[in-house]
Amino acid sequence: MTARERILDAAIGAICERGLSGTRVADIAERAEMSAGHVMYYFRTLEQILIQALRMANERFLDDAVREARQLPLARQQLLRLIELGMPSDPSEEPHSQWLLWLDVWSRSPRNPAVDADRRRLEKRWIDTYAELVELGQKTGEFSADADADDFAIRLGAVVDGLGKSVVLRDDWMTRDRMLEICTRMIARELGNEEPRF
Amino acid sequence: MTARERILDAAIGAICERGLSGTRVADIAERAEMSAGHVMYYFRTLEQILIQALRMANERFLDDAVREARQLPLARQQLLRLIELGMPSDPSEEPHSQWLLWLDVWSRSPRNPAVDADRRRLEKRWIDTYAELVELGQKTGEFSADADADDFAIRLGAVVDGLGKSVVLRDDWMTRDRMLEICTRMIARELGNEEPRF
Amino acid sequence: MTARERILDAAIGAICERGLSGTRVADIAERAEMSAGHVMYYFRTLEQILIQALRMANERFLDDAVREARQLPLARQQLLRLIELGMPSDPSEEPHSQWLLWLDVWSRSPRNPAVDADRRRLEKRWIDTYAELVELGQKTGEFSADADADDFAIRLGAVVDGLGKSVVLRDDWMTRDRMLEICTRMIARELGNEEPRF
Amino acid sequence: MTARERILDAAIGAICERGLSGTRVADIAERAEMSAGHVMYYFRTLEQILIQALRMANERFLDDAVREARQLPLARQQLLRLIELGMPSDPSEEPHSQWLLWLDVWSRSPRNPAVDADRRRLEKRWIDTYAELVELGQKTGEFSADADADDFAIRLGAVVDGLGKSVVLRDDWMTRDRMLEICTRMIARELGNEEPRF
DNA sequence: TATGAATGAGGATTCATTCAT
DNA sequence: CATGAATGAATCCTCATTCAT
Repeated sequence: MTARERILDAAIGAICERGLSGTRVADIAERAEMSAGHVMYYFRTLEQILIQALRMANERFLDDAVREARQLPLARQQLLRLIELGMPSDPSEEPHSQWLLWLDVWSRSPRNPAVDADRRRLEKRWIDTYAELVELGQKTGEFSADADADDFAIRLGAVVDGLGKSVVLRDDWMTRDRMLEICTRMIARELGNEEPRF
Repeated sequence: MTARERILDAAIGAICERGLSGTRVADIAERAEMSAGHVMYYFRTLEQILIQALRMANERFLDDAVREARQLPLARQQLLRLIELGMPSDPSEEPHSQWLLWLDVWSRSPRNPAVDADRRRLEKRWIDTYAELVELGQKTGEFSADADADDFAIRLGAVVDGLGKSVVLRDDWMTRDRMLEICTRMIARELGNEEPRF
Repeated sequence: MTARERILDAAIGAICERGLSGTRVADIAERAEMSAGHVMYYFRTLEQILIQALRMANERFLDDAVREARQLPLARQQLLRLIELGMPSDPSEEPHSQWLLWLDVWSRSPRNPAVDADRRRLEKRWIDTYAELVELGQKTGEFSADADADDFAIRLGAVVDGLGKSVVLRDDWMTRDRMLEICTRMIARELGNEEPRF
Repeated sequence: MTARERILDAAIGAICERGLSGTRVADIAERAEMSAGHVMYYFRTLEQILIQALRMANERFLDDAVREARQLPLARQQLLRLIELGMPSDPSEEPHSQWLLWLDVWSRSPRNPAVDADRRRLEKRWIDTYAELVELGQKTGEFSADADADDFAIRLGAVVDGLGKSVVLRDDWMTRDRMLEICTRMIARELGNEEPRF
């Protein structure tokens, strides 16, 4: 692992723990086990580190999720697995869910074009991936051909965001399990419950 | 208007423009047209100003929305009006939508118990208000009696959050109109499309 | 009691509790039960309040002590009573001994000519009063005529200061009783133990 | 000399000139010829700097004095030399005597436990050193065996404090020479004037 | 007199960033 | 590469003092 990667990894850890605006160069340096001066040797500014770290973490996360989901045989399974992977990790277990990054990204987006551009590209990819899987399922006959894949994907993305926010913030009216159930029912209701053709 | 109120109003304006973590005492003072020293004469810390400003703005907003929605005759109309009022204002018009505050509140919640407590209380109020209107509609016969009002309200809240975030961030795949249409269809699908009994 | 006196009294209380450099206008105002603005109406600057308060408290204290001591019949008794009154009050009882004021006066004297002038005048008065009582005792035959009254008084003042500092700071090697005993022995040793002539 | 030491040295100089409560970070930085930011790079708070500076200066001073006094052959000489070194430097010569630090320490002790603890430890060391030298002199026969070494040491400490305060504040009734003479007479009177046995 | 709003100067502290070594 | 010293700007917060009412 290169030094740059170690720094970006460290930055993600720091952001999850301290928040985007609470993360200092010294926090990153400490986690990367190097001096703050050395951290600045690899990046021009702290902002650059944060932006690149967010991008790296979020893209890597999506890549991994897609790769894992693709291994399942059925489109419905793939879609559900992708949703499940895109949900916040169980708040009762880990110290900090990477999902918290999204909250920081959202709040920083309005005033930071670089963050906003990354966010759009990434959210677009999530939505597109949802849509692809819907279309795949429609081809295999798992899903109803009536549904508008893009429209469904956009709405699914919004639901995942809205519910995920509640889960990661530990609202007592929402849990990870309930979130998954809601998404599952949404798929069943809108895409149909048919068996695959083969 | 008292000086305290002027400060809190100024703080809201500053937060909308500069973000929660980018708002300084001097920004608030400038907008309130007083010295920074005078701002601190009324509040102990900047954090206190920000917390109280967020609380005031969000509660006042909900109060106003509820009051306005209640003036409509039918439960369905009231519910739709409440949703509409709770959506981000049209991004093409105003300088900054107050909806941006929510993004800041969400991102600060995980590390700030006071903000989190206010957020929970307020989101709970939105959800409860949705549920009350659903129950009202069920009583009047506008809405199907089959629906679980609380469950619906919770899911509606999540959808509004997920879509609202996309609207306020001006994602090109989501608009205010489309958001409203999605919510309208959700109501129609889940609560039924019946006429009121009287 | 005039408002000015109330302020000076309040200032003394504040200084004893918070120290000279820790006393703010607001502290004085609070104790005097008036607004800070009103306090400043009577005095030009905070420094003036502090200087005058120190002067008033210390002079009043000496006046009272002298008046009380003078009521005793014998010079030796008067001298001892004066010393006793000039000692710190018992640290186990009161919240704050006025003796603490001396420590503040001493530390401020090197850089504040006004405080220093007051201090000199007052310490001179203590010493002169000691000397007068010694001379009185010499006239009455209570004290040995050999002693140099002025020299004794100066040394007595230094001993009282050195011991008093230790008592008021609650050093475990010095107590109020022990201090009094040391002074008593000093008088006996240096001024003799004779009976008065009459 | 390390940067930390330079800062502490600079702090002592600043305190002697401006007083404990009048010493600001900028004063220390200026004397240490570095930026205020750099001063804070080595210490967490200004208070820490001041406390450590006072401790360092006072302990170093006592160590040096003891070391120098020990080089004299007779206990009486050692004791007198220690007293002489512990007196304020001649006010007519130097810009500021380090003795002024004691006045600040005394006045801050009642409200600052850290300063108070250091003060107690150090004053105890002075007293104990006096007592050791008295006992040494008693062993060698220079001093009368009747004297209570500890009691004498405590009283000597108080006399040195009381007189030293007057000297450093340049009272016109006390001088460095007179102070030394008074201490010398106290030793002669209470510890006897005998010749050493050998 | 009496209040409290209002100011502005000042001071501690933090921290990104630079740079000599 | 790597460190850590060094800086200076930024920012919160305090508080004496003034002044309109």
